[in-house]
Amino acid sequence: MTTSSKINNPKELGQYLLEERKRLKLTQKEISEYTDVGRKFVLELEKGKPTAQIGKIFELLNGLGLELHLIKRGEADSWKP
Amino acid sequence: MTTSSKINNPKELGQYLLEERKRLKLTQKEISEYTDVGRKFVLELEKGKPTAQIGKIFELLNGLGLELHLIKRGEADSWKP
DNA sequence: ATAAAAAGTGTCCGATCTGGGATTTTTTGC
DNA sequence: GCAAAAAATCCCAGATCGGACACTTTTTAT
Repeated sequence: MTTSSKINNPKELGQYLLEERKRLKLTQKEISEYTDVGRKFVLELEKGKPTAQIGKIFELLNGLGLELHLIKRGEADSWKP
Repeated sequence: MTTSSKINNPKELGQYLLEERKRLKLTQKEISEYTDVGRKFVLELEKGKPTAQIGKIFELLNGLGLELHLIKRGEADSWKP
């Protein structure tokens, strides 16, 4: 199964990442050890930190098995390969 | 026609944003005036700056009419301890 | 072809903030 | 009750971002 979620702001990003981590039954510590980020970063990102750096976010997305897609407004169904 | 772009890292993000800005025939200055970011930020982001902050990136995406989607494929827990 | 305008790039300054590590406190779960 | 997880604090070297200015390249117009 493949799911897509539209993320509008840092707050929603954090909430989604938290939910996804829970689904995978991982702790912040496990995530931060597998990916190259600190536990504090995971903590703050999940809380919606707007100043988190994009490079670190990509590392975390990879660790969680998530892909980032950009879709032009009005073409929200276009991510399908 | 629908358009989807998978973005894997800051470099690809910058390249895509540059291309989209060109499609819209906007200048860096115009973008930075409509959104709440500086011209230098636009410049550096388009060059692939990995330390750009996510909150500002969301502002830019809105300005360009782009949506950010997170897509999950499978159950990416193969590495789970 | 030439000149002018626009776009892009780079650098300086400064207030503010990052993110990792370590430690401590609070919450959660069994 | 107890241990693990999560959250909250410090410290601090280093980086961000915006604004301003100077310079170069590209585009546009005559």
